[in-house]
This record gives sequence, structure tokens and C-alpha cells, in this order.
Amino acid sequence: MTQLLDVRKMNILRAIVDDYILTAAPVGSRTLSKRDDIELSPATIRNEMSDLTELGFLEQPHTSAGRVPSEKAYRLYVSNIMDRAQLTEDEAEYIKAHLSQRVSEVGDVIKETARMLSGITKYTSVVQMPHMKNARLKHISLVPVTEGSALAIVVTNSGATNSTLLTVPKGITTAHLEKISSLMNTRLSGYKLVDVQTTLLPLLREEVGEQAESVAEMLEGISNDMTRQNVEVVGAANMLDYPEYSDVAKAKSFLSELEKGEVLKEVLSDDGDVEMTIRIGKENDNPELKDCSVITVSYRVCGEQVGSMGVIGPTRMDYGKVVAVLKFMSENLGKVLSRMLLGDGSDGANNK
Amino acid sequence: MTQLLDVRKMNILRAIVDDYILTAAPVGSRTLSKRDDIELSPATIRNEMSDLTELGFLEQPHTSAGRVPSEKAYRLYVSNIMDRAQLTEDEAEYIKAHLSQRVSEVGDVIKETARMLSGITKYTSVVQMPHMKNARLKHISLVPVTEGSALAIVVTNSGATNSTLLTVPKGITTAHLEKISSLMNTRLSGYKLVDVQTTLLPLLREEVGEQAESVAEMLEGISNDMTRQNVEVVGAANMLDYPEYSDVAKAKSFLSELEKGEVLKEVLSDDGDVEMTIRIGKENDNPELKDCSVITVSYRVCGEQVGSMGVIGPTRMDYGKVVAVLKFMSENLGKVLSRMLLGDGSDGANNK
DNA sequence: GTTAGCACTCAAATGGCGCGAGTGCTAACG
DNA sequence: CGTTAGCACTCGCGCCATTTGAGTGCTAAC
Repeated sequence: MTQLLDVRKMNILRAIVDDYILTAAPVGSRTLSKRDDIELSPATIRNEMSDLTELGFLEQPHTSAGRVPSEKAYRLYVSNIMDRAQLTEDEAEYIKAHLSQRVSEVGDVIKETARMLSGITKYTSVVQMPHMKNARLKHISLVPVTEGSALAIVVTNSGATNSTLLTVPKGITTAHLEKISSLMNTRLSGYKLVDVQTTLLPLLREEVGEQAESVAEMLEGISNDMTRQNVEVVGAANMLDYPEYSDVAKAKSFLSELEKGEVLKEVLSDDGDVEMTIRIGKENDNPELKDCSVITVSYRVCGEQVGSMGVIGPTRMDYGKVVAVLKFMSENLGKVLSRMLLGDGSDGANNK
Repeated sequence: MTQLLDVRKMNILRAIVDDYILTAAPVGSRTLSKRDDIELSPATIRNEMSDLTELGFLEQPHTSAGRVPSEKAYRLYVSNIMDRAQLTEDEAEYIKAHLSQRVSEVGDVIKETARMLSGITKYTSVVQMPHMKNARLKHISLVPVTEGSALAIVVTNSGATNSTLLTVPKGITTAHLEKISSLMNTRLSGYKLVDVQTTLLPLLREEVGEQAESVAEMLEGISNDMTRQNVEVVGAANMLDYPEYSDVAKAKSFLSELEKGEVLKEVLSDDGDVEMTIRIGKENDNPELKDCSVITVSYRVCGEQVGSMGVIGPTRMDYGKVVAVLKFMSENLGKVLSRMLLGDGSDGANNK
């Protein structure tokens, strides 16, 4: 493509998208000509719209209706046209306040984040719990609890802690446990959790003599537990406010799909190191989302990418706003979590 | 009330409720007379229906429509008329299989229970995580993890274990922690968790000298963590299948309310020792549920009532089926959890 | 006490009608 | 030559009158 569209076409297209995002109704030439930012007669606009339709940026539901932006138009809008909306002072303040007030549990912070995301955007929000795949092991201790169970306490280099209750073979003694944990420590310290599961575990399984099986099982239990991904979904009901879901059948299939949780894998799919991903309509792998757009952003704790979150809305979502909110939210969540996991010490992330 | 209704009226009422539960459409005299179990002419039935209307068991949406059961009718139906449906072999089998296959985590078992409940009933299900309020403390240990944090490991008399990460004052040493935990053990062992929070904590706070504040904070952290109630909700989207929610606005307000979570408190409200509660329509405290019925049942682990679960559906829900499923599910969940918490030893509950 | 018959009611479905928003084309204008 | 006014044409949508049919209540006969 050379210069995609001349300035006037751009302006018209922007106006159409803006309007459609707001009203969900096909927009016509007259409506546009009334706008302040477009000083053209309806007829001229009609000509331009005709061109835009031919180029695939607009669609007509039927002959005598206005035009509706195509997915191609949204794509262009997102990458070239829209001016990213700013959060209002109030919103920014609100987010900061609510995020730092819940400093007790990681889970709570994630939930609150999801709530705020959908509260501000009025769409459906999805927030992943931070995973620890890339965290490096620092220390493992095994504490006997009852006959047949022990607690594994795992500390990672970032300072994060996790504990899992393990079932251990009945006969095992405290001395045994200590031996095993010291073994684990010498062999595993410094490695990533994800490596433990994929590569180190098989190796170790061969090497350890006596308690081979128990050690292996324990490790598997630990890394399973620490690798499991949980996702908070909030605001699904919001979708019912939009005319695209005024059909109950559509609403139902969307909500069911959400509940099944397959959708979440799509959000979860972290595209390498990409900061933010915008998937419009059929760009989503899941056919259930073909009328939705999904914007996701990853967040980092102490520089390490540990999870992502996203907003799901109709294709005519307010992209500018959502992008702004997500960006802000991701940064702030990162800060708060970093602070939490490091025990309030202010290193790593700069918490202004 | 003497004998509430004569046999024929009962039969007719049952037939109407049965039919309405199935079709959600007002049922007329002709429809009824065609049924095999009622051998009367439409005219006779009309007379009876007229009586039933006067008695408050039936309602007419408008003059020329059939009759619809009133809440009073459902009440009667539930307590006197319905024959509790049995689960099919397949369903029972299915439940047992899926429940015992997920023996790893309590949370998973609860989730699976909720999923099956709504899967079988096609309504919305709500399952509470088991609480430990009534569990008696057996042992507490505090394990230092990093500078500034320690893990509290709590074992209860039933063998259940729980661990919480606590933040401790920076200066504290391992020796300190040991002292504190032994103090906790001597003073608290044998008490119920719920008592710790409400009555023991203030007492203790005065008594301990030196580390008063830290101890108190820790205990508060522990008991907060162990008392928190979590609830799984599954199948909300199912409601959209029923004509009573074909109005999107209604659907939306129901779903929003569910998401807000206030509804859950209602389910949670354990009516003392009552096994099963059925709330029909406006019997629900929450006005949002005035067109719903909620059936809840508590479940027990080792004889102790530790949580409850329920099904939310339209007032014309299939009461017989739901009651049967809930009863079965509650028993089986109890068994599975008992087995899990006791570490597979088969005492307490009899696991056939 | 039960039932057939009949007049009456009323929601919902049906179908025509006109409105109005919007298009596309053509011809005139600067 | 780009822009605009004018006009005929399209077509979904809401409105209204009509029909349909399920259902009732009453009365009179069995």
C-alpha cells in the first residue's frame, strides 16, 4: 500500500467509526455533514463513502441504511486514526486508591483489578493471576504436618512465597524429609520453575536412588501447584447492555463460552514479548468471539512478565479508552504486586 | 387448615404445576382433560380451577388465558404433592465418578460439584467452600520464610491443614517465633477457630506481654484467612434458556446481582441445623430473586456441617429433580471431602 | 354432580400502509 | 473538475385494523 487513504477519507472514516462506536446504528451522510469536524455536503460525503465501501472499509446492512465500519476499518482506526483517550483524573485516582488499599492477598488484588477494569470500561474483563513459571527457585523446605502429609514451602528469588500441602508416603520420617529437601535445594536452586517441570524432573528421577518416587511426586505436586493458572472474569453481564446482544440466544452463547473458559486461553496466549494485543472480530481464533474485540496487555513484576489481562467487548468498543485503561492498569498492578511480593521494600520497580 | 384440598383438586393442581413446569405456558382446561391421569371434561375442570383460583392456588394472567400456579401452589406442591424424582443410574454414576476422580484439591472438588449441579439441573448452581469455623485447633507452627514474612501452619483436629503467609515485624527472630507459636499452642489448642476470632483474641491481647501486637496481628491474619468464605457459581448462563428471562433487561439484572455476590450470602445463610431449605419466589429476601426459587442443602464433613450448596432456578423449576440431585450431591461431596481431609483413612464417614 | 353448548374476552399473529432515513444518479454551479 | 443541489427510488420499521384461536364463565340439559 502506498498512502492508504487521503486525508479527507481518513477524517470521514474516523467520524463514522466514532459515531458508530457511540450509537451502534448505521451512520448516514446527513448525520456526518452535521458534525463540526466535517464541513462537506451530504452529497460529497456520499461519494466518499461510496469509495470507502468499494475499498472495503464500510459495509451496508441494506441499500437504504447508512454505513457500518468493517473490521478492516477498525484495524485502520486502531493503528492509524484513533487518538488514545486519557483517563480522567478521577479514574486514575480511583484505581490507585483501590489497588493499594487491598494489599493483603494477591488474589484480592487481581479480583479488584478485574472489577475496576470492567467497572470503568463497562465491558467484560479478564485478569490472569501472576504465574511463577519464570521465577527461580531459592529455597524449598518440607515441614511435616500430620502422619502422611507435609507442607512444601517454596521461596523464589523474587521473594515470592508459595506453600502446598503434599501427601507423603506413610512411612517417611522427619529425617527423611530433611534429606530430601536439602537434596532438592542443592540440585534445584537457581533453576526456573518451568524447567523443573519439563526438563529437570525426568533427570532427577533417575538420579535419586532410594526415595526416587516420593521425591518425584512431591516435586510434581509443587510445580503443578505453582504453575496452575487462575483467571478472574468480571462484568460478563455488562455485555447485555449492548444492542449486539439484545438477542438472548447470542447473549447466551457468549456467556456460556465465557463460562466454559476456553476463551480465557485465548486471552492468556501471550504473544511472546508483545506488550499489547488487539484482536478485532474474526481475528480471534474462537468463532464465538467473531463479533467481539479483545484487547490484552501483559503485566510485569520486577521486570518479569508474569501475567496478562484483557478486555472483551463488541467490535465497536471504545478502543481508545480501553487501551488507555489497560495500559494504566497494567502498570499499576505491576507496581503493587512488586511491592507486595518484595515485602514492601522499594527496589526493582520504581514506585512513585 | 383442616384437610387442605380434596383429592380431585389436588390431582388437578399437581397436573397444572407439572405441566407449567414443563412448558412455562398458562395451562387451560382442555389441555388438562386430554391428560391420561385426569378423566374429566373440560367443563368440570373449569369449575375446579375456578375454585382453586379463589383459594389462591392459581392465577390468571388475563381473562382468556389458562391458569398459572401461584407461589402458594408451589409451596403446597413442594410439601405435599410432588414425588421426589430419582436420579437416573447414569447421573448417579456420573457424579460419583467425577467426584472421586478429582481428589487433589478441595477447591477443584467444589468447582466440579458446582459444574455437575448446574449441568444436571440446567439451572444456576452455587457451592460454598467448606469453612473451618467449627474445627478445633490442634497445632500451630510458625516457619520463618524470608526477612519479614513467616508461614503459619495450622492443623485442626479433623486433620485438615491450612497455611497462611504472614508478614511479621522486621526485627523478629526464629527464637521469637518459636516462643510465640508455643504460646499459641498452649493457650489455643482445642478451641474452635470461630472462638479464637470472637472471644479469645481480645483476652489474649491483654495477657501477652512483649510481642503483644505481633501475636495479635498474626492470629488475626490466620483466623481471617481460615474463616473467609468462597463460593463457586456455575451455570448462570443457563437461565437465559428459560422464557422468564427472554427479556434481556431481566436477564441482565439477574446476572449482575449474581456477580455482585450479595445473592450468595442468602444461600450461605445456614438456617441452623436445617438440612434443606426451599425458598419460593418472594420468600427470598433478595427482591432480585422474587421470580426465582432457591433450594439449598448443607453438607457435612465428618459429621460437622461445614458448608452448603444450592440451586437457583425460575419459580417453576423442577423441584423434584433438584431436591433429589442436591441430596445426592451433598452426601457424596461430604464423603469425598471427609476422605480427602482425613488423608484417605476411612473412619468417620462410611464410604461405601 | 357432570357435561355439552354457546357467547364472550383478549393476546398474539397477520398483513397492509405510510413514514422517513438513506442511497445513487444526474445535472448544474463556481 | 471537484462540489453540490435536486430527485427518484429503496427498504426497514412502526402503526393500525383485522383475524384467529385458546380459553373462560354461565346456563341448561343429562
